[in-house]
Amino acid sequence: MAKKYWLLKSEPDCFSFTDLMQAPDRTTYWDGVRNYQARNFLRDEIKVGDQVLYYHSGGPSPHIAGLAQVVRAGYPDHTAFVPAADHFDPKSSPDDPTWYMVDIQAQEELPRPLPLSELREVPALQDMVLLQRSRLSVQPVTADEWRAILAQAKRPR
DNA sequence: GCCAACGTTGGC
DNA sequence: GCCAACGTTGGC
Repeated sequence: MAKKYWLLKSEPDCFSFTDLMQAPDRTTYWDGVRNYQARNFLRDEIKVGDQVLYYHSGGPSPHIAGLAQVVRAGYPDHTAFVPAADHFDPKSSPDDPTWYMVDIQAQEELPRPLPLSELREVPALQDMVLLQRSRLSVQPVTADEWRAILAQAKRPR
């Protein structure tokens, strides 16, 4: 299976790319996804070695902050089993988990953060899921889009 | 803070 | 199974 590309959204106040860089082994589990389409990607399609764009949503200038890779493929999101947890879901149980997560490891910051407003100006990205007003927190990215984003980040502005 | 987009819930 | 109401996301 060829390596695939994904975009993961996080609110930087919640868990930023810097937080990930400073985490033990620069790795965290990506918990809390409670959307079925995103769950399906996490459970079925995201594999070890896949590449990840780390996107900061919210704030005055939402942007892609850095690059990460998948270091563990989909497994049950245990935070759904904990009544006191933010994303507790009584429908999900260890015997029949509803929600899944993956582990990601930070690789590097982009040479500069790429704001959403700039991504909208790149012709190669016009069909990117992120730019279609998508609320999905886990989105597929094509190889062409990945290349265009890295190229854009290397270009000074 | 507003509001559009969109997913989920629940009555019928 | 339809669809209105409601809640959430997230850009602006």
